[in-house]
Amino acid sequence: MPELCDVEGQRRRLDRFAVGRSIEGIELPDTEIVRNADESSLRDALLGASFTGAYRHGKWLVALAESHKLLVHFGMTGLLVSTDSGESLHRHDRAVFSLDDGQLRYRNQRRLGGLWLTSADSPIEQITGPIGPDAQAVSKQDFAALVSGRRAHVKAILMDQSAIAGIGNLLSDEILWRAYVHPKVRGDRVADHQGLYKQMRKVLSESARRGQVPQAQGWLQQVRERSDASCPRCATAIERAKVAGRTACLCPRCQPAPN
DNA sequence: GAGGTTGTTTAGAA
DNA sequence: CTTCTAAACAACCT
Repeated sequence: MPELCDVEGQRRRLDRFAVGRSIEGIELPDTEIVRNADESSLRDALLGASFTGAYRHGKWLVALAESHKLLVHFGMTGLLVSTDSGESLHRHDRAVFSLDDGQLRYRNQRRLGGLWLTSADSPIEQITGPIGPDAQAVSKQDFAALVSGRRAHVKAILMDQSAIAGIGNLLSDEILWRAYVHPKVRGDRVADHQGLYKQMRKVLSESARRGQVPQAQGWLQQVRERSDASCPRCATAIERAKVAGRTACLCPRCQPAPN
């Protein structure tokens, strides 16, 4: 669930099903899922209040509720689900907010991520730690300066949440593949940051619109899972490489390795 | 059983 | 200071 595009889909769900509704009940089938408060202080803070808005910063979703806000991180397997009030609990439902109409549930199989309660006026960095500007809000100039000013692998830079927020393993692979840049190219050796920036914008806006990395024609994601994957553009066999601690997926012909 | 997974954090090394 | 690595977290899957 968890890159910029997925979180954007979750934001829209929260906006559609919870914003404008009052919180009438809170149940925590997994009390540990709220990382910085217990069940009773969560109730004290939120019961009777209404969700007034929601925004996304990188992979973080921020739900505003009058004097407080709830920071939501999805880890690898989190999502929000809207249900009718009577619906039975799913095995991985970790938090249930009963609204004046229906319920909003935070579901998360692996329990990476979680919920954080904070006051409306405190900066989210207090919870998130150092976080760069949202990837969809980075200017071309800032992007060029950021990439060219570092010697780390370009994929590592794209995934560095303290530099640019929102891009993870799949999106970075997709962006680099489209820009014809090998993930192990050093930031300061990226020849065409304009092109890289342009592909980043394109991948982010298209995937955010879909609420996920599209499993569609012309996307690397379409072939990613297959062990016999071949490049959707040139049919060369897809390679896998360890970069920044993750498995990168790339086309050795479109994305020639640096020296 | 082994090794893999769209996430972050920490410690330690180079 | 920057960068990289491994491990931990947790619950699955192949």
